[in-house]
Amino acid sequence: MDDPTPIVTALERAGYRLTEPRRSLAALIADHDGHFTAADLVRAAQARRLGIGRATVFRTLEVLEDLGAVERLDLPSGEHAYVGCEPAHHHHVVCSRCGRTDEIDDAGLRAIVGDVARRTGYRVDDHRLELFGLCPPCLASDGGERCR
Amino acid sequence: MDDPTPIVTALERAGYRLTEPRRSLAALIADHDGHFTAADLVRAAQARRLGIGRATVFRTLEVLEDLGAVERLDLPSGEHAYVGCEPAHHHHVVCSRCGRTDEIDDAGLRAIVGDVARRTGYRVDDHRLELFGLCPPCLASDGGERCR
DNA sequence: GCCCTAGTGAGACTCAGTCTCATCTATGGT
DNA sequence: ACCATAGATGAGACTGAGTCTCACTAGGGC
Repeated sequence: MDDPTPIVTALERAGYRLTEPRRSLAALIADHDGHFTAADLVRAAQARRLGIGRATVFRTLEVLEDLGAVERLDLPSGEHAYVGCEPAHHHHVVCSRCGRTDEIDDAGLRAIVGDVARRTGYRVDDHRLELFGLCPPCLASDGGERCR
Repeated sequence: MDDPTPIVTALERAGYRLTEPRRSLAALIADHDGHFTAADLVRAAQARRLGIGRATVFRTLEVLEDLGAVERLDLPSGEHAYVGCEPAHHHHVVCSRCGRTDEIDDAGLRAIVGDVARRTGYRVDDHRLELFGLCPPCLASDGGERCR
């Protein structure tokens, strides 16, 4: 937990100050394997007595999202969650049981976007694709039953 | 505004009561061509002195979403918006200037989903695709400049 | 028309996210 | 090493979305 996380590196490279709260949050995020909400981070920070304010958590998440070091997911429940990730453009598969997420590449989506643009006349500037389901471990422990 | 909207029909078919507030909301929704938020509906209802409570707006939207008569979008801004739409499974292109939305079909997405499932081992149960850009009219009035 | 129950409005409540402002601190210049 | 300063922070007030409760109302089957 002392080696610089990719998040710290990204902040540094973009010219942001490497403050104590940011380092701590980077470490907390690195600890999460699945997605997490802003409230999760606030709680985790409180639990470890890091003395980080709510405002700082939100501000830091905003910065990290701009840098592409973190991506916001809109869960089907309506909640906003985040995942730490690579800055390259991509999408996520989200396990609706354990919250684990995996990155997937554009996988032919570019072609679909182009096709839609041609048929509707829109100029498509941005898109979002999110897949929800069960990850392999949850599938296994589940005996393959339908979840929920 | 007196002919039964598809929304009223959907409510009726599903065995919900056709109350005055629901009829009014159906009419308000039918009046919207683009997306709208719950707050928009509340404001519109107040403006027309319909006497519909906030709770009723949220409850009705929830019912309509269950019926598939309305779909929730997660705008890039983080806002939750709704669009009236056909119950069949589909996705939307959203104009980020005027809010107009058009429906698009699965357009090869099914193949992508299958592919991702095969490569990641997830069982994918659900997915969401949203495209954002400029609709043809906004594009035209814009001279093709980059928006935002 | 009556009755039962689904539906409703008012308003309290919760919780996410934003904003302000006084204070602190990371960093670049010396 | 020290300083100046702009960027960052924490506390807590504030806003606005969405939920919940509860007493009351009205839709629709009889």
